[in-house]
Amino acid sequence: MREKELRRSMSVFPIGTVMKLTDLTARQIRYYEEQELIHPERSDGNRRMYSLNDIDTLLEIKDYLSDGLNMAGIKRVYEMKVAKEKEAKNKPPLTDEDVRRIFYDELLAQGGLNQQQPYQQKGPRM
DNA sequence: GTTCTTACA
DNA sequence: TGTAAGTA
Repeated sequence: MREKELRRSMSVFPIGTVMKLTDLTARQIRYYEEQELIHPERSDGNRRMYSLNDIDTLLEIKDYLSDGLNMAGIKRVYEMKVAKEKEAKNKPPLTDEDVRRIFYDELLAQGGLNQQQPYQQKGPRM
């Protein structure tokens, strides 16, 4: 069933489509590429072509943003996800999603990566 | 008409 | 981030 992964990685959407699907501006989408969070391919006339995976990542980024994480924090989330994926190949059977969630919560709890608005603890810790 | 790069607010 | 300018 690797066929699906292959298709998800095919870059076929122009930035206009991605904008509608993610509600992000072209500015933001290009900026996130600059931050190496997504890697759209270039096609005819130097136009960026995005894959389903890119759109997925973009939607995740939007979630993180709405929870108060800044670029630095988001980049760290992805860095740690990558680092943990390697480590997880030999250890606990945590899913990709679990790992991301764990570190995401850790980051917010630490509240050490918000240069602008500090993270607010959502509920009381009884 | 859409997207790209560059650059300034 | 938004937006304007000049292109491809």
